Amino acid sequence: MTGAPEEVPALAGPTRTTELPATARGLRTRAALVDAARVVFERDGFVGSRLTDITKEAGMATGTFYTYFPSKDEIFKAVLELVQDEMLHPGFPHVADDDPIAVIEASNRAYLMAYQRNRLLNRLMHEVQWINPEFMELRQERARRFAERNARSIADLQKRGLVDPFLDPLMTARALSSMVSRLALDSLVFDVDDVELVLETVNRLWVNALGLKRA
Amino acid sequence: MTGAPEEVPALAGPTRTTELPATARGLRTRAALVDAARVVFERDGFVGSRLTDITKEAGMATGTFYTYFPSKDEIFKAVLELVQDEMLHPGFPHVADDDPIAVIEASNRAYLMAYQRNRLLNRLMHEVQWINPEFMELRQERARRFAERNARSIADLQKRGLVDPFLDPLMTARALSSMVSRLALDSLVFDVDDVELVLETVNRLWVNALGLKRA
Amino acid sequence: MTGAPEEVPALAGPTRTTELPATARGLRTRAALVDAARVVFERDGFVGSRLTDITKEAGMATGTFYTYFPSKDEIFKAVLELVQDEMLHPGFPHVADDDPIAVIEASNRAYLMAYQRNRLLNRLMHEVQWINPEFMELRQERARRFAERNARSIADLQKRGLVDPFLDPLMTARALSSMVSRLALDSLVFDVDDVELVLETVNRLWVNALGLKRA
Amino acid sequence: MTGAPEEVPALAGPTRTTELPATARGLRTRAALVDAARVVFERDGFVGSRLTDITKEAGMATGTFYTYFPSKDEIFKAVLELVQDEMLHPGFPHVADDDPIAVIEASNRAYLMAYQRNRLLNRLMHEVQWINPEFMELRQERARRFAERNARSIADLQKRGLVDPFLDPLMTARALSSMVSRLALDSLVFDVDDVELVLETVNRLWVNALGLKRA
DNA sequence: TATGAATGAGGTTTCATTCAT
DNA sequence: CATGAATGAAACCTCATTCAT
Repeated sequence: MTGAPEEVPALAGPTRTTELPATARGLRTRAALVDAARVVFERDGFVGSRLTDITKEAGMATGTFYTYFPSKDEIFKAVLELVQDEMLHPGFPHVADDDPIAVIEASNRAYLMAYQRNRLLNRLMHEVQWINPEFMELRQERARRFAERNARSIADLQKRGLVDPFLDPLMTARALSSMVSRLALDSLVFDVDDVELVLETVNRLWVNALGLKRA
Repeated sequence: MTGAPEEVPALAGPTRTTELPATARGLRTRAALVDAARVVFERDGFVGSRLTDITKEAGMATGTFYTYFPSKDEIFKAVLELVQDEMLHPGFPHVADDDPIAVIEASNRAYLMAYQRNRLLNRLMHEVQWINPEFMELRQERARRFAERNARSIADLQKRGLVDPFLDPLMTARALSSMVSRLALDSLVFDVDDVELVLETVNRLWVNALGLKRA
Repeated sequence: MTGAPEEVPALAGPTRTTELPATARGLRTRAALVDAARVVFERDGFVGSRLTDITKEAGMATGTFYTYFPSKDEIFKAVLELVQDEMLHPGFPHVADDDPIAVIEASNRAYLMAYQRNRLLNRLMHEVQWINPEFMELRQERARRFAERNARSIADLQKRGLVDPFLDPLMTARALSSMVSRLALDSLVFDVDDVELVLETVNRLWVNALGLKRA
Repeated sequence: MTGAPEEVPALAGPTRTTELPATARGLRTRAALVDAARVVFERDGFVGSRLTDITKEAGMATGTFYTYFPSKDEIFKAVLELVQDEMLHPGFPHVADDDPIAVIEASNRAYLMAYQRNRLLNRLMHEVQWINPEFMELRQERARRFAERNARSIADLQKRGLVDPFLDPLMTARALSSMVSRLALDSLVFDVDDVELVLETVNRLWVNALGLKRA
């Protein structure tokens, strides 16, 4: 059972947004554009960014942008692809371990650390979902899959008598994920709170809320 | 102790952003504009709305807008003022009652019902905070005050031995509020889930998480 | 039976391209734009004209254009509406008169005179049909209706034994109209030939070609 | 005396617009570009075609274009050179034969057949003359020479008493050529009419119009 | 020669805001 | 106060042409 990184839409897979350029030079230019876009988006927000800001940041002509991306939306997707590895959890087990409490603690830690490292990007993703229904859908879809996985873990723990049997597994999974992701935004992006305090509190709330007993 | 309506920024207070018109006719025109703005904002989003859409919806000329509001931002604030009563909790005690569980249940119910009634507006407020730092600050300020009040209730209950003493009151208050408000957005605005299930789950999670014992 | 003015698309009718403005001032501005557009189109061609040229010619700001027309195509239609009266034939009988030769002469004269008066516009209409399939269709539709009317006149004269019975009426009508309109373009717009010579030749060719006998 | 192919500008002659490449490979590349350009121009029109469409169609890189042509206009001229043989009459006598009617019929047939074979190209040439004064001049120059040649034939026939002496030879030649070329465009390119009917009608109209008597 | 990425002038379009009536 | 036309800065986007490899 893991944290709640529903902010990182699952883009990659076969859905390549634009054909990648053939030459090494093109690859470099495209990468420079994506890097520049990330800087500009994180600095000015998605709406506040103009295409010319991006090309200027990348040190190239306006028209070059359109060699690689048809729109601001598309380069944003490329930025997401670029950073989603950073946001993914390092690889915690998806099902409950022998020590569910330890799993929760580890995965919340991983999530919050990644969140903090990519604070500007997370902020950006919260913004961007309102711009474009497609982005909204991306985020929700990812959150949905996430919640389902966690719901299975919860149901499993309930069967083993380790978790409060009166909780609806799916709704519980959604609620707890919501808690972590929203709190991360507030306390790590807008405010600058002590991560350890956030982590401690969240962990304890999860354990309490689920009624988790040591196995 | 109440739910988590940090989406309703505490706006006006005594500070009115725009002078109200002197005449009854002016008052009516202004009100019509605000009503129209709400319709248009909820329909097209803040960014997607043009001032001409608003005046058209209100059935008046473009220029009239500027008689009452200096900008789109300002009329948005007026829309918020208009609806914040609806979103406020009907009047629950701010301090713990004799039966804290009942208070939680009542206030969460009030919050979620109000949220559902004003789903479009809540959605709008989530959007708008990214547009303008002022809106962001408004929302945060309100959330902060809300959390502080709830934190006091939690601390009080801890002193009385009714709540897990290892929880940081303020961070806990923020986390639980985050949970409710985020879940409300997901399950009542984007998805259309059963409110009662949401409510039950949230209530049980709060009670468990706080380790609340019947008084 | 009349000449061959298929270059003036029959626009008007109920097909109003844009809503006319409500106020007198708006009406004046719109008219000024259409006048300016005609000047610019005739001077620079349709493709060679920029919207800013039109507003500059009209002495107004760029944005004003879009208050009245959504595109260059639409203002072109308005120009056509403006001038189509000038291009219409004064009102010749649609069926053969007692003296078909006189009818031909009169209607060819009217056509060529109108063509000469509006030479730049006719030139423009030849250009514009290649730009936009809609304009092409407009011209062809008008030519078609024109040919059908003339075909009926020819058939009628054939029945009365006044015209070569071996001619296909419709194809003949199209051929003769083509002759006049194309020659008008070449000799009155590109070259500057003597209208009277053109007229005499065309008249004699028509009469000969049809094998017209004095009634 | 021949039909009316004024749409095929008499381009090259000895004057080649661009130097031909030295190597056989270069010659092949150039030819591939011209072929591709014809395809693209006929499909998308001159204005609607982009140079990258042409190089893509030819399967080569953008930059290669400029090795062979300095501009879109120039490759268009090369396309014209490519096809003008097809459009030229197969070799009918330019002066009146013993049987002028047979000559007319043969040359009109040749013209219309060629027109039909190259319908898209003819359409294109009508479009292109409005783009560039040079193209316009090209077409007119060719039409002029054509008309002069035909005018000489007509004058000759008049001297021999075989043609209506009241017709101005040059204007008559222009008018009849106009008729055929315009009708060809309308009935063979835009509409799809029966060539034989077009041919019959045109032949009969020419013979009638000229007042041609069997020699 | 051939390549294809890079350029940037030139056009279109939008819309918050002003202003004359 | 109300009107609605007029404004023009600001963004977007295209594509012929150049240029480094």
